[in-house]
Amino acid sequence: MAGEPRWLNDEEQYAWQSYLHATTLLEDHLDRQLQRDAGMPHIYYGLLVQLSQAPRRRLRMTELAQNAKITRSRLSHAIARLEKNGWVRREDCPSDKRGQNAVLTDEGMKVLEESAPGHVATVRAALFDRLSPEQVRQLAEICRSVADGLQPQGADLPWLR
Amino acid sequence: MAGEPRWLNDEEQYAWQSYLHATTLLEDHLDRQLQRDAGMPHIYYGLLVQLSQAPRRRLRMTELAQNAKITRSRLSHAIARLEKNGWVRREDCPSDKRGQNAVLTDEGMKVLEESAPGHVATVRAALFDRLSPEQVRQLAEICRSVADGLQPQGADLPWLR
DNA sequence: GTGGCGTTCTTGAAGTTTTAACAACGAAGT
DNA sequence: ACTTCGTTGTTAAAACTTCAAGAACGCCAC
Repeated sequence: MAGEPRWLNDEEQYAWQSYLHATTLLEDHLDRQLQRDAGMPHIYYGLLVQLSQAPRRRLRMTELAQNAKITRSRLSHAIARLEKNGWVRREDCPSDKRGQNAVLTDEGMKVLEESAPGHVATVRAALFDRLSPEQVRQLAEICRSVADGLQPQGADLPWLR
Repeated sequence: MAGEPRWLNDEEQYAWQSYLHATTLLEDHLDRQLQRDAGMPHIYYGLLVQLSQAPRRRLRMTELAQNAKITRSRLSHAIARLEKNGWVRREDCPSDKRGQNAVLTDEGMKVLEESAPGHVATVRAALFDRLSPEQVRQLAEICRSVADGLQPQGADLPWLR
């Protein structure tokens, strides 16, 4: 990390500023929209989405955490909260006595179905409606490159950190 | 928000997934790097950067909050923490008795100078080194479009929310 | 100058995330 | 079976953010 630091040039600085600016605003925007319309922050909504797409609407805690890119600890707290809301319930894993499955309840599914259209509309209005199809492809490619460079390979936890 | 919901097509879904994936990983990555090397999360670091670039290394609370895109409440708490660390101090605003200036201390400046090279290197490694110059321009343009659509015009607070 | 209204900033409480530690189980060798 | 080590998920405490409320000041019409 030492040596002569290679600072960002003007173009890079501008891009970095714009990136921070846009991602912050978008995240806040989505959080507020979902908090208002679905009663939960964006990340919690994402957990319900993951569960809804999984076979039998259930996932092992670790797998769900991996998909959502959060720590197991954070997931534990999140599921506790969603359980209190009745959107999710826990279930012992038959094959591994250590394991827990998070299961999307019917009520959780209902909340998801009710809030999904509004959420998609918000994402569309904030992002896709403002970009050309070409830009959508560019964004995907850029994000894929970045994500590839940050993948799991840390020593401490297998997949994060 | 009603009517037939226009769902995301395959390309859009892929882009959205990639976006969430990449931004989450990058944010976590930067937070951890700065927490480790500078003893504060990314957003706090950004506050010090803002102050360091301001005339006389000081800014009104509201202005700083606007620049950093956070609420005044959040900033109040953040500055309280940075003040406890000795990186920042508060100062009454001469022209407006309601106002407060956040001032970057010498010690804060030192922390910034020490951690900046490592931070830039991290940003570079995670982002710019993985993108072509063309992609950097594309990213900036995309982010600018998105940010433009989310600007201040909410009713409640003038500039956020 | 006084009342009314908006702005500036702070505060306490509740909710969320991080960090470190831990209990319980699984896997594999001996 | 026993030991060792890795994995799974949770928890308590500290740190951070959000939310609602409020104190203090500026501005302006009257």
